[in-house]
Amino acid sequence: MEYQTDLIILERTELFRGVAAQALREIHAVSYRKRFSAGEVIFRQDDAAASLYVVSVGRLRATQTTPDGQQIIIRYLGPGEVAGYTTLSGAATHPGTITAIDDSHLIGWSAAAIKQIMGEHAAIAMNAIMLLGARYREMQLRLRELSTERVEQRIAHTILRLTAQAGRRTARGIEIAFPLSRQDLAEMSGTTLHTVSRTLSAWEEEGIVACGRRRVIVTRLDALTVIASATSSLSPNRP
Amino acid sequence: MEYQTDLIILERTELFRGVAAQALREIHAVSYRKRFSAGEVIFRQDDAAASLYVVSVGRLRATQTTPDGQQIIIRYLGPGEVAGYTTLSGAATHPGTITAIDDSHLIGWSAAAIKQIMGEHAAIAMNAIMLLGARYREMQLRLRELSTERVEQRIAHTILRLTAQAGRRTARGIEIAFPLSRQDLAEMSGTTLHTVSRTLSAWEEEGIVACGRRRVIVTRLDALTVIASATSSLSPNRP
DNA sequence: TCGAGCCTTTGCGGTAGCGCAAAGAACGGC
DNA sequence: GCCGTTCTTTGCGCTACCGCAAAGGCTCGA
Repeated sequence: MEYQTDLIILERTELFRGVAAQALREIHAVSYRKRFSAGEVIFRQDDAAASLYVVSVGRLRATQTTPDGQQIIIRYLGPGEVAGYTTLSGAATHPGTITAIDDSHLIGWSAAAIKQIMGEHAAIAMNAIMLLGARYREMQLRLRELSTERVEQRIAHTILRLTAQAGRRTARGIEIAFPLSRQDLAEMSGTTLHTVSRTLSAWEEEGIVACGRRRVIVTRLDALTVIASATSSLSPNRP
Repeated sequence: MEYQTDLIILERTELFRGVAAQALREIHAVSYRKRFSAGEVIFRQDDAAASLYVVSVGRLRATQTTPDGQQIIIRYLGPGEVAGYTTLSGAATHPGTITAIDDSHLIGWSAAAIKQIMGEHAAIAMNAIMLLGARYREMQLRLRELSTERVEQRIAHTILRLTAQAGRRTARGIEIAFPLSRQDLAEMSGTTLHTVSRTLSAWEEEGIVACGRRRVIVTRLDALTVIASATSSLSPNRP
């Protein structure tokens, strides 16, 4: 049962796209399975990079912490996504911490196994390049947002990205499919939980979102898009 | 002459590290050479990704521009560095603009050529993974800085990074080896040229830097390091 | 069912850093 | 050597956003 599920996940994972079924079974054969409960840590920042996982079930959060304890969220990882790219790219230690935020099942390989697999299958190395390229580009975008946009736009962009990545259609709108506190949103948008709370309250007033405790539902995606890409309305000297 | 120089550059480039001399000559054989004057554009944002360059001589700047014209600097590229990684990673268009800021000589390949080269040399694909991994990690770091640090620290970090990447020892200290305006520093640190100017003036007062028109020299690296990593002195309730 | 923890909301200053403006200063071309 | 252009400096007000504080609400476990 799990065997079947895992194979389907691997088939669809960006990293193994285009790999023949037989090869995929071999790759699966050298993997191991590991379960983590919500809250458990998969990798800790600065730990040696010794393994790589693909999420089968559940959800993970990648964070980075400053020496003085401030934290930012790098990304969330859902089924099919790769945790521990560092192990691919040869860095000695993990740049951040990865935590399970739901009970999660991961499919893992040792660094040596992954290295061998990539040596044998050029397509996988190519997929890794595409994967890292995409993440790099996403980071460029976020950096640009953080540099040039005001808080409200940044929060809007963050929520839009999350709905695209983990949105679930419901009767009331698109719901982000995992628990997401105001603090979490703040750590993704480069602001504080207070500001996020105020902003969401305002949006709820306007009927753009509906939200509860660690729960966000977007009811008017169009309105949020407008906010996200609003040419900063504060410059009065604009045509 | 140029042939020799180029081969030496290719040998040392992160992308071709560990490739046999003979193979490198073949790779060089299918490359072309292109010169750009200071100010010329190599790739324009959203253009199709059709080629990849390694810098032989000169310096490039990678920027990204928002729809409303605001710009940020993603990175500077010196000799041996790779411009146009998008062509490696299969995205259709360039995420940003690359401009020559000095007269520059580039060694280039078409997308097809690079694809073939990577297919034939697994080591190069592996190098590409490491290269993208490193850039991804650098972006994570910058994102964290931008999210958690105040302007002064961010400017300090930016300058430290630039001295590491393109610092030149001089009698007065470490000089950043290319013209760098206040505006440029602002676009790398997520602030305005005014704030950069004020900050540099203050540092000059304290003898930490010496700077002129589009020129920055760090005279007291240690002091700058302290500023960069100062635990935000504004929280009064810290042990 | 109750209580202890989280999470969230909201009010109220305070301030870091922005935006504007205007005056230098350093090039570089002619 | 002169002049236009580009870059830099500095003053001054303003405001978006933070930081603190305190008061609700949800949950979940006992």
